[in-house]
Amino acid sequence: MERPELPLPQLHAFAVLAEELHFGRAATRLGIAQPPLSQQIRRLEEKVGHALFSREPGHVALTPAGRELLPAARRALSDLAEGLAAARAVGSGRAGCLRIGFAASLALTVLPGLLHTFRQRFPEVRLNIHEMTTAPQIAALHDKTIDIGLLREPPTDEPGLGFETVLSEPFVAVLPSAHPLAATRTVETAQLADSPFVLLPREVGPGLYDRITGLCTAAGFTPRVAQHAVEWQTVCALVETGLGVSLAPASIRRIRLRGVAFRGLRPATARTRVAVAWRSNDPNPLVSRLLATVSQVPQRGLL
Amino acid sequence: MERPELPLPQLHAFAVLAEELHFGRAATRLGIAQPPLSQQIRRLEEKVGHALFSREPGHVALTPAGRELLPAARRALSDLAEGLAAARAVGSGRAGCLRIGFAASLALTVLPGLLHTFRQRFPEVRLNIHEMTTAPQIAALHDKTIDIGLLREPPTDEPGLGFETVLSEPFVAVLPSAHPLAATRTVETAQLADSPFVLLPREVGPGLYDRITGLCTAAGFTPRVAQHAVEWQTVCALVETGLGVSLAPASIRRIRLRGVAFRGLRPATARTRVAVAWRSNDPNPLVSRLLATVSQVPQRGLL
DNA sequence: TGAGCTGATATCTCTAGGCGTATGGAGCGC
DNA sequence: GCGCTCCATACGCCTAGAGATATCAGCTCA
Repeated sequence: MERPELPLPQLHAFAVLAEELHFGRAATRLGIAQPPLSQQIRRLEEKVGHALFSREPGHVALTPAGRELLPAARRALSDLAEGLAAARAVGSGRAGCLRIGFAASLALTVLPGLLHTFRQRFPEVRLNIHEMTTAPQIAALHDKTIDIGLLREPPTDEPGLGFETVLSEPFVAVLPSAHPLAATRTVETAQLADSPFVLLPREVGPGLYDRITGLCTAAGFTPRVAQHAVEWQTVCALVETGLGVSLAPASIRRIRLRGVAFRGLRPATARTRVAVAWRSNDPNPLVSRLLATVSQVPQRGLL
Repeated sequence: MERPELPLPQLHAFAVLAEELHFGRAATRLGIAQPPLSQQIRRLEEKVGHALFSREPGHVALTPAGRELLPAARRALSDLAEGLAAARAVGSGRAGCLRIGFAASLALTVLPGLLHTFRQRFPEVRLNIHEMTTAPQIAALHDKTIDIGLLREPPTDEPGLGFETVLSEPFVAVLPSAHPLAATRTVETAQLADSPFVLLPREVGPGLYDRITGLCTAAGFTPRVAQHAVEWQTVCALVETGLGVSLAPASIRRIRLRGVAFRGLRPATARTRVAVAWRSNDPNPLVSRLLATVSQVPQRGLL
């Protein structure tokens, strides 16, 4: 890339004069007197090395060289004007792109309302959403693959990231319809001590995993994990086949399967937190706007 | 069109830094010291109103706003560089476009050699050729529809235009094969006194028309015009049908029709001139180059 | 022939900005 | 802790160029 030879103000004057083909009128449009315009054009012609306009008395016209330069000048000017406007829009947070990671179980609860409200407020902002579990979200935030995370059971101390609780929801027991406890309205955690468990593997969300096993420990038993599955959808399907039972955030009641029953869990104080996460030093104004939107939109949990 | 807000040198620095993502290296590539580069970027950022680069220690990266501005800046810079190069090429006469009018009868004689030679010398020049008779060429030169004319019997005094004889060629008699004179090797003009004539209308080429009727007058008769036709091709076709005879520049021997005979004309001093014509004040360097080419390429007439 | 329009020239002012050197300050590795 | 890298800041110099006013020159038209 060589250094630019032609100053933009001169090219602007050139473009306007090329439209008016009249020094006086062009100068007026540019908001300057006529002699300075003559100078601008002359300077530009000197730099190009050839006349750009032919000045016959009473008639200004583009030379072939001028005709060649004009489209380039126009494009450059409009490109820059548009680019500047776009950069300002993005810089001010009016437009741009925000990459959001979210836990699958939120696709039916907090996410839709959030997206809807944010899109209404900032229609020019493009939202790229990516389903991912907690641990990958943390990693993606660190290497800037996403800008916002919506995750369960945020780690208590993750340097460089900020968290804020969006929603706290109770746990439910996930049972096969045929399970004896499915007949009751609520389930005591301890009553699950003898059933095999279907859980998400610890790696995809250590916080939630530890939270669930913690509930069991608190109830006096260690859960026996019969099977792991990476999605709640799959967990429910496995429960339906009678492979075991599970404990899950109440949100997954939205997953409707005929052979699966969701029952309230006691103690009712057992709750799981959903949090929004971001890089604490992220200068992107869209991030703070999304955080503001999150805290303004009331999040209603299930149960 | 608003006045440009961003100076090009700063945009250039911006583009280079966006490639290097390193102030020191970018400054080196720009051939300046590092502090000035920091200034350029800062000034640009002030004008845009937002940071374009994020400077974390040991790591320079584009902000979203910078990413938005970059493609526009690149396009503007390359557009201008290309536009400038093109304008210079055209201005210096290395490239461009030349519109040439030519008499149909020259399509098979002077035109091909001229085009060939010129194209070899200036391969970047586009030649637009338009078949037209003498009078329209004069008009087209005046209103700049063409830049060069190749015509027969140039007017002796046409203000604003320059002419130079390219070729002087004899006349031939155009006869139906069945015509008694077709049996002889050459024809005396006076021998055609009793034959009806097929000629081009005077309007399309008054010079040539007057030249032909002048030959007849000199031979002691006024030609009786049985039919006009606007193209030599048609004239020959009409002669072939026996409608009459004609006098034409020797070039049209190239038109081969079975029923038509071309015979040399006496007096042999009767010749017609082909000239190149141009606007005498045309600043287009291509015009003078074409004129130079014309005078350097030896033009060989027929007979 | 004189008025009016159009563009070029001359001259002056002023400032934005491009570049340099010198220096400061934050991280990072030894 | 020391030095190194990397970027920012401060200050000074100097030129390009954008703007103004005043004036001139060529053409047209009444």
